Amino acid sequence: MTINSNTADRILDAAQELIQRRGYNAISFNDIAEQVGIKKPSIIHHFPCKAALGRAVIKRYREHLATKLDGVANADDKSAVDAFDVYCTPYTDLGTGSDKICLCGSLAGEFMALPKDMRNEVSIFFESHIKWLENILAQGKKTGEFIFDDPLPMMAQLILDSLQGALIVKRATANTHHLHNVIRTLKAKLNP
Amino acid sequence: MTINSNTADRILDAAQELIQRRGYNAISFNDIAEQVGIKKPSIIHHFPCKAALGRAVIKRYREHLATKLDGVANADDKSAVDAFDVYCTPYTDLGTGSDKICLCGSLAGEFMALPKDMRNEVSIFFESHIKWLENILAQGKKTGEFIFDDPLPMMAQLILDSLQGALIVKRATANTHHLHNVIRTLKAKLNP
DNA sequence: GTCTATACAAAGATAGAC
DNA sequence: GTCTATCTTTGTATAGAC
Repeated sequence: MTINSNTADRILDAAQELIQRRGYNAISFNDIAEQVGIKKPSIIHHFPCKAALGRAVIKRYREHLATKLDGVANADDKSAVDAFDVYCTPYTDLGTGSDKICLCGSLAGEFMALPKDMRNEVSIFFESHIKWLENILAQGKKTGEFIFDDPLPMMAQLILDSLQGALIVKRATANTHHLHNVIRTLKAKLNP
Repeated sequence: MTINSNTADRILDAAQELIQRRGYNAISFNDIAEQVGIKKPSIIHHFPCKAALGRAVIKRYREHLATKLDGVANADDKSAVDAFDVYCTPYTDLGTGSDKICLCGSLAGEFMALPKDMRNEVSIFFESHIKWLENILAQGKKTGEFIFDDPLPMMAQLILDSLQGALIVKRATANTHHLHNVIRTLKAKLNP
């Protein structure tokens, strides 16, 4: 994780980490300010209100991840299995020795208590992941790396749901190998 | 859903529904009181504090479901497939035309922002579900209803994670058939 | 068992000095 | 760009009348 010197970015960093750990509705400007080392009205100078900060956090998270995923999906020297491994990396990282979950998994858990424009950002996140997964699964099926009978959208959905669910359930059950296990099981389904 | 006349139960009903819809940290005594049709100090007469109410909600939810699941698991006239179908019913119900998710899925999403004794109740919920699923999978494998190579704990974990994840992701993506699709895909893994 | 009234802390947000 | 001070609302919780 890069440490940003710019204040706006440090606010985004702190807000993101706090949401992943505790959730949007459980954190306050004070929590964020404390972590950044500033006072809470300073946040308002960079982001007009809490919802705008929340929206910016999701947008940055989504776009950062999209760049990485699109890179590996379009790389000629990367196989579908490589791409799938890259996709799983953030889940493994979060699920191993961290009490954080996916930012959008956290926000989706309190979806109905979110401002409307934050909900939109979260929805875009999941929809783009589904599309990316369907594309990779199609690639892998064509190259023979993946062998399965289920329709692509079903398989993509199962992967996304189980990885998101794994992060959430894992934190409440304290199994160190939870994410590794789920990913191994998913891979067995992709190539029995 | 039974409508309770007893005030304490009506408070529990309202709290449960609000947590499933919006999350624990996004709701207040006022929200609950309004839904029940009383004033907020009346809640304190039945539950000493918010955490105690939260704990009671989880305990009731967990025990109610456990009774149902243990019943079908031990019934001689029910197959493993029957039991699995019963297990899936609440997920299908929540995922179809409702903006609610599993109570404990909601709470697990904000796990780190929960009082300690509420966390305990949530953990017990998931651990007992894993055990129940492992038992049913073992039964079904013995009768030949289920055919799969993965170790029982891995399969049980995948089922729990993907169902919980499906509820959460579904609400942010508005796919009416999301839960049906995931369950169908899981069943295909249990009997290819 | 439910209410009104109230205490007290913390929330999001604004005004204005530096 | 950051601060202190303040406003307003809302949160959990208590006291005490009915």
